[in-house]
Amino acid sequence: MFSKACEYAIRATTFLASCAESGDRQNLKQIAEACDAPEAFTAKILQTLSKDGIIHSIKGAFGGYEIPSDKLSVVKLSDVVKSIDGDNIYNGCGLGLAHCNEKKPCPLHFHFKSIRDELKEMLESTSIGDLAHDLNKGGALLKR
Amino acid sequence: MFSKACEYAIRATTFLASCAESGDRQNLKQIAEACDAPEAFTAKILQTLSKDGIIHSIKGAFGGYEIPSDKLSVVKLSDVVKSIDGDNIYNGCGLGLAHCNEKKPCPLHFHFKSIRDELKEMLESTSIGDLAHDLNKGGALLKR
DNA sequence: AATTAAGCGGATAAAATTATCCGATTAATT
DNA sequence: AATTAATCGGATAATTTTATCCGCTTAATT
Repeated sequence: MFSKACEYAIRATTFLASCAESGDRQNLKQIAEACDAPEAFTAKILQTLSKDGIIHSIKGAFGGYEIPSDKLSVVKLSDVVKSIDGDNIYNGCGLGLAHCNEKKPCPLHFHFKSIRDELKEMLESTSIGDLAHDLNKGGALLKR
Repeated sequence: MFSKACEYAIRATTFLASCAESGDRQNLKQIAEACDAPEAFTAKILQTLSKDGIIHSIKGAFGGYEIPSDKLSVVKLSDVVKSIDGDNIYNGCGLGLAHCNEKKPCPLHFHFKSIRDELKEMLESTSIGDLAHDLNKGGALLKR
């Protein structure tokens, strides 16, 4: 479904979002640990997310990463996915055809349509704050 | 969504299924051409599909690949996908967590549930005959 | 000002996926 | 029996994805 990088990105963003209310900044090591993700690779992903304005990075001693709490309901899952994997998952053709559309559909097109639409709708309506809430409230996990 | 190999596999299987009624056998070159897929790579994929009993291969001169027409409604899209990509797309966790389940869900779990279920249902209920039908009837394409 | 704890960016490495090549085998035709 | 048109299977190559390393910069503390 998503690339490994994107899975890590969603985990990291969710973790940071869950820390946003209490306002504690997390550094790379803490994030990688919390997300069960390789540290160096996570660093690269966080850089991308930071460039795309999804998370905020603070350099220097006692730096790290944060998400301003006013962004929790603004930033959607689709923004995270798009930043790392692009929008192909929910906009592209299931068979990888470049010119597949309603007029000239691939054989899978209409079978896939409602799934793709539901996926897109879910990604675009679920905020990172929603995920953080799931993590804090329910028994939701980011590891193993 | 699917790997490139799996996309090619679905295209090839759909093409062969569309030839099943008229009963004409297709060789590697014809299949690769019809599916806009690299020939040598397609060969490997066809071997896998053949081993898994999804298509039938005939060696020697005037050999090629076929799908017995009585299999058209029996073989499902899920069989093709499982043969090449495994069942992770519709059975695995969206965040790649090994132990994610209803009791210990990842933050995405319940947001994803209906999508995964619908995807699974679609793959398991759509036969390769259905796809072949779409290809023959509608303006459905396998290329570009 | 020096030290220290961070992220940044570029280079590199490892692993997986995608792709090609080619000799061996198979089977139909001549 | 020889030729030819195919798949099969193993080796290898190219590309992409995943992952690591390290020197540089940034900024807080001492």
